[in-house]
Amino acid sequence: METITIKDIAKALNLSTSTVSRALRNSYEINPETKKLVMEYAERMNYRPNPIALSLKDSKSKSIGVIIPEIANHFFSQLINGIESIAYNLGYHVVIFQSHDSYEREVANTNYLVSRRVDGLLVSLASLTTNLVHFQELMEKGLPIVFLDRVPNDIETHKVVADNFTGSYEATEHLILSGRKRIAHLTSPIYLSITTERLAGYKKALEDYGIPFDESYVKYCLYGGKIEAENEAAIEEMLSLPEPPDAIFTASDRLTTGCMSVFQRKGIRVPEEIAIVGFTNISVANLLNPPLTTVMQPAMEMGQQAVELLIRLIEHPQKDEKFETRSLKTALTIRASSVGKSVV
Amino acid sequence: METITIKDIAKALNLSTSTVSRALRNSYEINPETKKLVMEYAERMNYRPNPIALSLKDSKSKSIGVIIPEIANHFFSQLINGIESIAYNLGYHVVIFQSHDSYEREVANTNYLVSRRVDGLLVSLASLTTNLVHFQELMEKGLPIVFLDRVPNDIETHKVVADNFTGSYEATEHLILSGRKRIAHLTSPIYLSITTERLAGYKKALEDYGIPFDESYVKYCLYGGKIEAENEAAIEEMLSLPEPPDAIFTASDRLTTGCMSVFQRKGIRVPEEIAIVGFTNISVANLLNPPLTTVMQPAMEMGQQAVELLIRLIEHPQKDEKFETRSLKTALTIRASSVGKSVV
DNA sequence: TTTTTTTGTGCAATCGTTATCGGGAACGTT
DNA sequence: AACGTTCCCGATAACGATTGCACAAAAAAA
Repeated sequence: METITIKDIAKALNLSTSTVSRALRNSYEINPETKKLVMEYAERMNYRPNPIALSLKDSKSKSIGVIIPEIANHFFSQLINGIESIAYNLGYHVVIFQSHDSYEREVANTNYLVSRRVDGLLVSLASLTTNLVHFQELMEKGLPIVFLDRVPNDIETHKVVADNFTGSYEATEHLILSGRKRIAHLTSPIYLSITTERLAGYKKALEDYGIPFDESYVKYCLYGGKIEAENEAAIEEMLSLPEPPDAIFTASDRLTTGCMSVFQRKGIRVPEEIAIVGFTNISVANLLNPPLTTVMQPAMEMGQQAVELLIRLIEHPQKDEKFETRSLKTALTIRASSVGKSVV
Repeated sequence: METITIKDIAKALNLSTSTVSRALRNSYEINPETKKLVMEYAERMNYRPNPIALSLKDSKSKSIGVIIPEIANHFFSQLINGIESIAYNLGYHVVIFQSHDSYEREVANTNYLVSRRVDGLLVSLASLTTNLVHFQELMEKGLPIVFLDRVPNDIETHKVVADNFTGSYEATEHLILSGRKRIAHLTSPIYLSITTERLAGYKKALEDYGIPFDESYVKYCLYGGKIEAENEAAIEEMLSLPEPPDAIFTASDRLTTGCMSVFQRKGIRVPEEIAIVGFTNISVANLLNPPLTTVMQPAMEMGQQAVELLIRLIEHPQKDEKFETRSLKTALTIRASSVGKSVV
């Protein structure tokens, strides 16, 4: 893997490396003829500056790190597409890491990305992360970080989230207006911002329509690893309560599909016996059996806005004193899984 | 972003940088006491070697580049998970880039990854790539490359693929044995290896069961961009042939869901009017309406094997003269979308 | 003609790390 | 006493690119 360097050009043209460097950057102090000579030679030899050498010199890399729980998930892969589309146009590269919802891997990825001199970080927290010092230390050292979707409460920086409260409220309200009385909520671990926000929207809707909140209808589920079976067991347990729910509002892709699997396996008819609304970005929601009512998050746009904020932070470090939290509207799409009255 | 360097340690401990460097690498020529001193100080100050400096020095990065068409796709995201799981254990980092099925972006990503000194490349070709010189040049310069899934014919290196021929044969055979006579095949662009292999399996099955091959039942579809609508139009066109197919065998996630969308929109009953089998890794195949018969590729395992081959190539450059092409078994899972005789 | 300015180029330091070379001290061997 | 080993450690040169400074030659001003 020999690549051509500035030194090779200098030698070939009988110039010094500094002259070559300046010629390539089109500096005013270089003779136009020399410039032309250098540029043409560089072009011909397909010279590309070594970004590693530049990173070492400047402690900059023109790249941003993204840490997300997992990529095999519609929401997050759309998020990445949004991030990449903008970053690419602004000349930044995107380096993606998965935390797999593990705190340790989140920390390891963070350290690695920092040592690789990324210019900034885009983070959606792992569901098991409660300790945030690894991010706080970096921010104190001046590394720009923008959080998105799963954001921490006690770190002051830009954040981009979906309007989880309203999304959740609308989903719950829709179930109520469809005649459901016992609405369960299957959600993510309690530490996450998305969990509390969605729970609040759910509670508020119940309250507004005079339905008492029942803790036994709420289940916080873990992510990652071999938890799927456990979650499905929890679902089945809830279904065998003395007064089983007649509707279920799930907070993620995985939980939604897990639920539907349970329903299918146990022959529970949807929406006749139970309605379901998912807070999910599954792309094939309309092809499911039955077509699934969803609260969709504007994932692509969230990614775009977050990366814009981050790059602003990177390129104008001092200017930004005010941090903003952008909350983007979700979209409730009503399909067959939640319509029609419960038969119970 | 000031980080502690070997120089800082040297200054603090009144040693030279070389001594510190050697002490940290536990060299035999350093006094155990000095070693201890250095190591403890480094530990206390949370010293981490700068990987950029190392990359610059060694032209190595302990990282491998992955270029795939897109990540918002079950097959490819599973592939990545397989790659990461192995790479992580072997001390390599994984840098992911999407070609979005564009030749230009594939080339751009390749160049960037190379300039970033990745130690090797894992590639699944963009569907519009016909010119392979950007890979050939790199291989001549000694950069290890392993292809997977969408592999080139005329490059000699390790390759990992699914057994597309057999997978396709079994899918077609299954449709034939279920009583289908006019089996259409919706597939990827003709340049791709997966396309020709699957087509061959499809043809062989038809031949073995005495069904004449009809070119008008085969449609090569483009990927990427705003092609979806165009593909769906092609599907509708095929459905309005004088003798429309009574079964359809689709070659990818996108084409499969596109088909099912058309069926749903036009109220075509599956499997009564038409059967469908997808060559796809959609995770919710069993939740679709109707549950979808699929040929699943062992995506995770393909990723694992490919990265193993690549790292072997990286770490033992001379030893490998024989290149192998591993072909992994697919799994046909029969569900409702393809059972029951056609009513026609 | 002499002095000053401008123009074009090279030198050397820098970023963090390691490999190469070499050297001093302490010890053992003739 | 003279020499060779062994043990520790330091100075230096890379890796590729940029940049402040120096400096020569040429051009302009005196």
